[in-house]
Amino acid sequence: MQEPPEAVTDAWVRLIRAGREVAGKIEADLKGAGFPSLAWYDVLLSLKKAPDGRRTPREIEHELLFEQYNLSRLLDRMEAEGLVKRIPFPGDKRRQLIEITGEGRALQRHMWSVYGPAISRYLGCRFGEGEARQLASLLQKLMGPDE
Amino acid sequence: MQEPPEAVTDAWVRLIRAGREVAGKIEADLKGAGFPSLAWYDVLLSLKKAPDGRRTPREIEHELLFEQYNLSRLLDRMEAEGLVKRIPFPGDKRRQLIEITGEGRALQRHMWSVYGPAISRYLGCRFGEGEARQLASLLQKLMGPDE
DNA sequence: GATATATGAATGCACTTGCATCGAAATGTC
DNA sequence: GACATTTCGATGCAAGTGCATTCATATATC
Repeated sequence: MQEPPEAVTDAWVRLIRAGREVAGKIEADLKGAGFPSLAWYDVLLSLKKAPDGRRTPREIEHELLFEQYNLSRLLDRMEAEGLVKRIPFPGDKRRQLIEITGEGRALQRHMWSVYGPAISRYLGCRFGEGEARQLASLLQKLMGPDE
Repeated sequence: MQEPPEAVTDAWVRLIRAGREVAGKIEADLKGAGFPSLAWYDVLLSLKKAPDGRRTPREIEHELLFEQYNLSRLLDRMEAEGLVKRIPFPGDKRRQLIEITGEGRALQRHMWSVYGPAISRYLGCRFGEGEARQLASLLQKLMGPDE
């Protein structure tokens, strides 16, 4: 493995910077509206999309690329707010299921009313659907296991 | 501001996920080689590129999108390791200049010997220069002030 | 030129994250 | 079926981050 071409390094630097910049703006909008961070939203949405609103912590970790211990503690906080519930996993006492509550679903909806428009403002306004699809498909190539 | 088109939301989600995934792999390579995180590298490179290897904290903050207090403390740590030096800013006693040391330059070079190949492995292998340029130019549209 | 305002950097405190490890339960091996 | 190994989730502790505020100096206003 050798020197990457300049164009590749450049794309990488911009990927990180653009992500940080846009995420910063969106997080600021959410916080400004009195909402928790994107991480909370991501967990709520992940659960909401699941059958019965339930998922195992592992599934959430892998989908959202969280560390096990971070998710464990994030779920502590969310459970304390009544947004999710930990329930036993049938047939395996080590595991558990996380279930979204009514409050959790409501918070997800309310957050989307700020988050959706923020996406429009910071991304939607800046390129058309064709460009969006193109970007998504280029980014897709970066994901998944190596080789 | 209304509902963003699905293609836009999709691009946004992938932007964050791909960035996190690739950054995670690269950080793991650096750590595995006994090096500090990308944030340290970014500061070192930023200084190295500057005339005389000097930059004000503000300049670094804006370039790298760091919070003022985070950079202040990161510089504490880097200074403690002998990688940078804080020197007085001529004509303004509030301000300061951060100067990279010989050790700092050496560390940047050594880190690049791991970082560069990691970029090749996780990005370079996955698309050609044309695609890289295309990605960079799409991402460019997301950066900078709104409107 | 005295007073108010603004700017650059640091810091106390609470919260979050990373790391290593733990304990409990499941699985694999003999 | 006893014992080692693996998997799941939690946690103590150290390190990093966010927030609000601080201190010091510079600039603007009158």
